[in-house]
Amino acid sequence: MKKPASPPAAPPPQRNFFADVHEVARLIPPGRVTSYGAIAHYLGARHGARMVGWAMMAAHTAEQYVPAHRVLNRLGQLTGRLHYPTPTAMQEALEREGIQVVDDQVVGLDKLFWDPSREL
DNA sequence: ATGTTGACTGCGT
DNA sequence: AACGCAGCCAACA
Repeated sequence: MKKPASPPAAPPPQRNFFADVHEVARLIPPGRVTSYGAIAHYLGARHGARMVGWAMMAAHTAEQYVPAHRVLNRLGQLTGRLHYPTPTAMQEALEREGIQVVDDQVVGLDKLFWDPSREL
């Protein structure tokens, strides 16, 4: 049997891509942040950073907890804050980890930035 | 099957 | 220097 005669009739609800993005996001240490582009680069650099953002949107539906609040755009802005239950939920989550957020932007991004392809 | 959209990013004018 | 556009891949209608 080259391949199972009865393939899984029920494909995984989430593609491998989503799972990968979620997994990387989960590896972000508390108190640190990363960017969509960094995750995209770690996953192959060919994936549009948009796709990562899209996958993050599904983070809410992920089975495991995904610290999406630690994923920002390359400017350190909380671009996904509008996708949270409340507009301030993301900022509060970051501040809870000791991250300073001013005007929807992380303070000291250079210090807090966590690059998966560099530190992982 | 085709078209559109999307939590982005880099380059060009 | 600021603004705008095009590129990237995958899911949904």
